Amino acid sequence: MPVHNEDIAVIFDEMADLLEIEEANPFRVRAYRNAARTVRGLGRDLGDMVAAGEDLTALPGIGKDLAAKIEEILKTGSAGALKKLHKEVPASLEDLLKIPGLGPKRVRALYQQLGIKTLKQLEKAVRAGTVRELEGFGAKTEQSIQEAIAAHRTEKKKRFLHSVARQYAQPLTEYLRNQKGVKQVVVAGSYRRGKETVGDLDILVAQGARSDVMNAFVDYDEVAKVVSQGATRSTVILRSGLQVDLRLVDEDSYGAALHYFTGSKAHNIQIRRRGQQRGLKINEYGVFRGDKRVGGRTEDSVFKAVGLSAIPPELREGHGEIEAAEKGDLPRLVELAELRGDLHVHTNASDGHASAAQMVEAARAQGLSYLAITDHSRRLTVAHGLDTKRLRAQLAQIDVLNANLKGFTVLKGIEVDILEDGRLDLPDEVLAELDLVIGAVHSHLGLAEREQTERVLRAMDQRYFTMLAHPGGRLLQQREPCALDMARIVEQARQRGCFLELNSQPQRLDLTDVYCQLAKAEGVLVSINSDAHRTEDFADLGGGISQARRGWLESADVLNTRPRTRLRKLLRRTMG
DNA sequence: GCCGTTTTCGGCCCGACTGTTTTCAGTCG
Repeated sequence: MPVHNEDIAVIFDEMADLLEIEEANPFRVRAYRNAARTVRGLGRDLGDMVAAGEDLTALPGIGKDLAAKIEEILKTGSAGALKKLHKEVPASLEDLLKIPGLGPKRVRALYQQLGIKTLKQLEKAVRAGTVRELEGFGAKTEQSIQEAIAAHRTEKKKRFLHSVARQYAQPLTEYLRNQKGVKQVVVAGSYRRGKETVGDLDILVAQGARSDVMNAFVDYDEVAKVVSQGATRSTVILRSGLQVDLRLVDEDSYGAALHYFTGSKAHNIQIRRRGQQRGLKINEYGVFRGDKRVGGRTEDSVFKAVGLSAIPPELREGHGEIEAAEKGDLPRLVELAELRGDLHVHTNASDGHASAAQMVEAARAQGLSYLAITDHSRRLTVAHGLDTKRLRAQLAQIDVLNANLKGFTVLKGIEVDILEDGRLDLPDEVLAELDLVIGAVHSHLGLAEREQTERVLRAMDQRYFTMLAHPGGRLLQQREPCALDMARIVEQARQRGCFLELNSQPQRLDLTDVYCQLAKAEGVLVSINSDAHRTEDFADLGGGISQARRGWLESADVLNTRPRTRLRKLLRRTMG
């Protein structure tokens, strides 16, 4: 069985948990967590890197010891050090750590003094009232543990699609903005970094003088529960289950607080360490040399204090953005306004809800100057997919449409099913009449990695194949991505000169950031498409842009930032 | 366990809130 980066990260995280319960050196624990993060965020497969004889200690946070452990895990699937830890600390204690309010110290106390190893045993002890007898525990702690177990049982802490979180964030920020004394309100955290899902909302409020905004916040009528409330920081749970943290700062600290609250944690740690090396202390109130404030009113001033140009929020994952900023190598990230067209659009000929003319009108309203009509092919009967005859009828309609359009072009395309054996669902003679052919996997999603990869590679090898739609096939929170060797797919795209889609549907956002970077490194152009089925779906392109930015893409890395003539040339090259 | 503009030892990001305390530990972000 191949060992994936994620498998290695999981082992390192597990070791960190167990070491923490053992009260190991906290910095050693941190080293394992850092390593897990590094491994997880790596664009390339560690197995490939080792096979290529690369030096893993060049990776941040990976030294001689961890490099050896990675090689051991790649070879054997596990780590001897983890097995050794399991002999000392029961693995089931990790489950206890997942209960909010229970950290390593308390879990250790529960285990050592009450012999509690499992959630079930903990629940029993809590009911019996024995937990409150322990030093450092009390009746209130006991009760909150009981509630936390119940919550843990019924629902896993759920993450929200960015697009869903926005529906809660917008009215709440509007409400806060209307409070007296409030100067600025912004949603920071992973939301601001444009992640595809968010676990909570981190809202930053800057006040002029003293304001009563904290009370207003906990009184907001969608608040189901106040988790904590202080003078500068409060946490609530909304009725939807979404957790919201509010941080209140003075205007002087706004930039520092915004930077701190935007994260990511890994990025913040690196920035603070950098500050430290320069004799600076950086916290959410500002940048300080001794007692003297030397920055923090704006976010840029924080970066400036540590000798860096401003880093866009989408890049702040601790994946090399600081090194890039240091060398002046930060990408100029692609922006929504740079998109000239959309190359994946459905109409009511298949499973869309509007006519081609209506979709064109909506695209124009978004400021686009071309779109490709790409309905489904016949194999997808549930979507009323087109056969050769119906496709040709549509092509004639598009000719009529184009004849009546000025300054806008409708391209002829299809989202053709990639059949199980890698053939395309329509014959070459009709595909040859199109401007572009988007291939997509809609069936047999569960094939093993080797088969799935070969299938897609065969499809990409077909004479008329322009672009691979939603390559991973994932549906966020519903369906895992297909098992696919993306490195080979990207390589094939490079050789064939074809393109990869970044599908902007909020539940797809596929390519992921990591594969955007891979495509960019290989010189494969990415097309940011809406996959619109309704006129309002063009608004989803904003989410695609966020994802592309998180993948370090610049305008030049994106196919549909090209003007029409240039685009046509690129498409023709692929269509042989 | 990692790392180096105090470089092979001695550091390692920083602060808020809660509960159980009466000055702080634990947890969280």
